[in-house]
Order: sequence, then C-alpha cells, then structure tokens
Amino acid sequence: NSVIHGLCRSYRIPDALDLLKEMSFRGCPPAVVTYNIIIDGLCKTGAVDEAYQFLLEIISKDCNPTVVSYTCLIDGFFKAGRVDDAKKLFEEMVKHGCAPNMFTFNALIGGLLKAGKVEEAHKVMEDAGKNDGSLHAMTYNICIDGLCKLSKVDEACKVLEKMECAGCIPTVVTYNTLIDGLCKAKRVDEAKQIFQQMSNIGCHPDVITYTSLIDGLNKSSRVNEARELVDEMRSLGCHPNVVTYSTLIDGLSKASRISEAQQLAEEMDHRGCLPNVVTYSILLDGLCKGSRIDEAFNLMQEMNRRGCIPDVVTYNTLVDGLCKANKVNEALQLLKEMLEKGCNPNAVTYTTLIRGLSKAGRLEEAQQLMGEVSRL
RNA sequence: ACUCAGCUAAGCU
Repeated sequence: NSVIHGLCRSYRIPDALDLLKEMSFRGCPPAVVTYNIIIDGLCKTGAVDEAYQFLLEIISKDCNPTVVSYTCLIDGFFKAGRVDDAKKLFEEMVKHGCAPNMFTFNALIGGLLKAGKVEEAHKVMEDAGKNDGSLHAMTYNICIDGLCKLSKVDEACKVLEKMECAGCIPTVVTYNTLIDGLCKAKRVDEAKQIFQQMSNIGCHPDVITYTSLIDGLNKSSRVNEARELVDEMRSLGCHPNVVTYSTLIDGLSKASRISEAQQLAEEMDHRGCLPNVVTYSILLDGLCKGSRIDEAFNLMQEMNRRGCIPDVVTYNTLVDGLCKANKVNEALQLLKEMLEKGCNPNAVTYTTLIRGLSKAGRLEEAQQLMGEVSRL
C-alpha cells in the first residue's frame, strides 16, 4: 500500500496499477484501502471514470466501499465539473448505509460552490453541523473560499462572523482566504485591515498572507507598496518563496519596470530561491510585451539550460509575442514545436493564433485553424 | 492493530 501510495503521489498511476495487479498474483489480494489509494490517485489525475470502475470492483468482490472510497470519488466528480454525478454518488452512498463524515461534507460544500450552487452549499453546511455538532475551521474555510471565488466576498465575510459566533477559531488559512478574496475584488485596503486584525489577535501572517497582499497591491497599481511589503516580511523573519518573488516580478513587469523585475529575479536566485516555470513565463511575457522578442528567446534558452521545462503558458506567451510582432509564421512554428514536445496546446494557444492570423489578413488559415480546433 | 481522502497565494489570449 505504501508503494502504491507513493507512486500515485508522483502521478505514476500506470505503475501503481501494475503493482495492484501484481499483488493478486503474489497471493496478497488488495484491501479496500488499496483500492481507495488507487481511486484517489485516479481522481486526482482526472480519470474519474476509471476510478469509478474500481468502486464497482470493490462491490463485485463482495467488499464494502468505505466512506473514503465514496468521498474521493465525489470530490473527483466535482473537480471534473460533473455535479450531477457527484450528487448521485452521494445519494448512493447514503442508500448503501455508508455514513458521510466531515471529509464528505467538505467535498460537497467545495464542489457545490465551485458549481455556483450557493443555496445548496449552505444547506450542506447546516446538515454537516447537525451531523457532527460543530464544524471544523476547515469546513468554514472551504465555504469562505468558494464564496470568494464566486465574487461573493461580502457573503464570505458573513461566514467568518458566523464561524466566530459558533465559537470556531479562525485559522491563518481563514484569514488568508479572505484577504485573497478581498484583494481579487480590488478591495486591498479592507484586506489590509484583516491583516492588521489577525496580527493583533496573535494569528501570525505567513508567506501566503503576504503573497496574497502583494498580488493585490500589484493589481491595484500599487507596486511600490508591494515591494515594501517584501522588505517588511523579511524583517519579521517570514521568507519570501518562489511564489512571492514571482508575484512581485509580475507586478514590476506589468508596470513596465522590466529591469527591476530582472534584478529581482537575479536576487532570488542568489538567495537560493530558484526561479520556476512561472517565474520564467512572467519574465518572458514582460520582454515580449516590451517588444523585446530576441531577448525573450535568449531567456528561453537559459531556461532550457537550467533544466526548467516550458509549459503551455510559456509557449502561449511566446506565441502571443510573435503574433504581436507580426511574426505569425514563427508563431505557427512554435505550435509545431509544442506538439512535437508533447505539450498540449489549449484554448488560449488557438485563440492567440487565430487572432494573429486574422490580424495579418490570413483569413483562410485562421478559418482552417478554427476548423481544426472544433474537431479536437 | 497498521496502511487511504479534505481548506488559502503567482504567469499566457
């Protein structure tokens, strides 16, 4: 089980499945827990239907799926956007006499909110409360995050109040979630108030708190304040990580402060915090948008030299840069390269290319590409 | 008995 678990965690599902088969051959039949590990691994890689087959396999062996089996699958269906399948499975589990637990309720609340079903999510909150007496901070956090991501920040704030009234102590995640929600709603000053509030009551802001605020300040065109915040966090012994640096680099870059962004990238490197694919993509985007395509390609080479693999966003960034520089042919060439390297283009790739072709007056090719996309 | 599942931050059109 441990090995299968490890394989699943490194997304090596095929290897995990091989090992599962080997177990039976070697006279050590998998237990329900083994199947649960596999089900979870499959769900996390988006293979919900395959995961569901294993639920059926458990049943066909006259074993009983546990609450873990069902909850992983419910979560998987929600994450795949299959709300009805998730709900159906929940009903099925109850019908089979398997009682939901807090994990199950959390999956339901998060999933329903992600699907925009606020009322239903609130009902599940109530049910969960009745079921276990009191709710975990994590359950409230999931609810707050879901509401924030639906741009219902005020409702999210009300949930925080409810949580406090119910005697549940908010955690650093609770505050971080709300701060991020407020920042994304361009309400940075209110986010800063929460930041003060949490500090005052002894809940220490962490690197995520700071990073959320930095991003909020960036996106409200307050990059200087964002920079200061990095100094502040350092002085308080909270170390910026690759996400923090990348966030600030993005802010600088989008404010056309490319050289400062580049300096910061070097600084993080010197401090032993390695730039990742996101950091590079941000820098590339800055160069492209500043019409410095050649420098962008040099950086791309450096990125490769340092063993950082470009992903679909990296390619899209360059494709866009090339299109805007009237180099649509080279952009198309990059599309080929992506396909060759096994990096799947997405909707942004095609949108960018189709727009680029159209703007260049190459309408036939644009239409042809549209045709290819709709056949995908 | 042991082994499995749940919350927050950055990039492209």
